[in-house]
Amino acid sequence: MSSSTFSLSDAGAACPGDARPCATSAADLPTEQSGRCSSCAMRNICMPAGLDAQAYARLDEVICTSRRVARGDSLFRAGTPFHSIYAVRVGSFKTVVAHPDGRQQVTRFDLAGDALGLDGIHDDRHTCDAIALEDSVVCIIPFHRLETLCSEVRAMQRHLHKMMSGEIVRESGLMMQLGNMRADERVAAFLLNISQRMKARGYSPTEFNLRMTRDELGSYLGMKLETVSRMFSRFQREALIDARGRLVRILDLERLKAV
Amino acid sequence: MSSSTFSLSDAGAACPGDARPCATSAADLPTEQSGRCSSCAMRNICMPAGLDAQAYARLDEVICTSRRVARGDSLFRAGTPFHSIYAVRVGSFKTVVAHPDGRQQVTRFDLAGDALGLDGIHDDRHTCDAIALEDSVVCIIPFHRLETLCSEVRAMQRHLHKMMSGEIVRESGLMMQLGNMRADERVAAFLLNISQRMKARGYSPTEFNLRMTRDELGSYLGMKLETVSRMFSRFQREALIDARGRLVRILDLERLKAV
DNA sequence: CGGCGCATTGAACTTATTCAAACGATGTGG
DNA sequence: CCACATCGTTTGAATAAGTTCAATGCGCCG
Repeated sequence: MSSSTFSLSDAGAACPGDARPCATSAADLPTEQSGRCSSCAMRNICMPAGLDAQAYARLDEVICTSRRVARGDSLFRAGTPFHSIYAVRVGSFKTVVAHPDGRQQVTRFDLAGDALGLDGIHDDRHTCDAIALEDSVVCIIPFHRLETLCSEVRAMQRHLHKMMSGEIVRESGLMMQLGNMRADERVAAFLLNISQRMKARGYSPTEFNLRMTRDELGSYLGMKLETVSRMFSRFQREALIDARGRLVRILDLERLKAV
Repeated sequence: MSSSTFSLSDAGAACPGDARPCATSAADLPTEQSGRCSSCAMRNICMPAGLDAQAYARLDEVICTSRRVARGDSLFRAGTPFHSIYAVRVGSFKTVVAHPDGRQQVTRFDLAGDALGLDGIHDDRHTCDAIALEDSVVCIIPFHRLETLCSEVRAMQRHLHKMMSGEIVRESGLMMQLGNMRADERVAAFLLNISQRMKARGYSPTEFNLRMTRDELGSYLGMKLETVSRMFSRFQREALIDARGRLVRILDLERLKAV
């Protein structure tokens, strides 16, 4: 259930070399110059430890643009051609897969530092929608250029593979939740997962603001929004959490782990 | 829900060059020389189209051993060090992830031509058990050597990435099933998936022998074995299938698709 | 033949869903 | 500034879906 990811740069930093080679697809516009991965606040979340200066320089050449996505807008949609993967720099996203009959399921919630779009590699088109849960900024990583970089820098190749494998592991953990756990266990596991990810990002692991609705959360956890709400209410009654709407404070981490 | 995979060779073909560099982990013993990917019956399942002769030659250097796994034995276990990925040449496997509390869930069923072990890349140890459902043979693909090959042959790099991405897509499809579908829909989707995979392998898409128990199938589909059994009985009653134990004949593909 | 593992079926029970109503926050227009 | 509409959330009661428990059946191997 770890959340390995990619790249990116400090949101404020300006891009020093405007003449750097920087092709990106029209669909990714509007774009802007991004800062450097080497100085990015999310570096420790996205990148492997021990990348040397030269590797960072190469990486900065590949990831040269970023894009703003307003709350509710999509970063990409299922069926559209795949060109790039994305790293969340600011904000958060949900990804949604749709069934032909109209049903749909949230399969991910991504925070700053997480990578999106790996599903698109398989047959050169995205298989899901990525929707911003709040006004967000992503780094754009043209995939064919990343592949070139990976064939030249072994540490980057390693990292990409670990990232994709990590996604496979993450999803099989989710399948375990959906297939085996009761509603209360799933909600508890979700809260613990968010807690851990917030902690990894330097935020409080016991107090955070969920960006998704109960409906979106229910979709992710394979239950109805009413059930999610009841579980929150129950945890509140049992003094495991203090939830006021989307603001959650974890009161008893240990008992929450004990399901 | 496609099932992309890797490599391998005809089970019968002998390895011509015994002096070829062929390091493999002790855990992978007992091994034997494998044949060539270039002449493998599963080639079209595992490999990208249009790989040239030189690429196949390189691949044959990487995949030089195979291993027999008796029914019920494990190919690898959760927690053991990761060195290689595997391609099923003969037989079939289930993979099982275990929860600390003892519960476990089947997350995959692999047929000949499918690749196993990609989960282990993430942190250099396997995260699940792979158990043979019948006496089987796998090709062993030392991962660090595959990575080297991928950095040199662009088509192989492409293929590895597509394979991993395909696994991510496959799993999100599963999540959709587990999160959104009713028991009857899941069983129907499973039968259709097997049907399609049998067809891709040149077998009858309407008549096949399931290698797993109702319990294993229930675990995979997030329901109890009794529920699986009831769904089979119901489909039988409605003349969608003709099932005698594990032998399944699909009578009405269209109505089965209609859930 | 007897025993074992797996599968099927029924009936009672548990869990989550559905439907419905009401509440609270937020934002808009009068 | 208040009234009102909207959107998301909470809660209750009835219903449906799947589970649990238990009994029986079937096929295979020793």
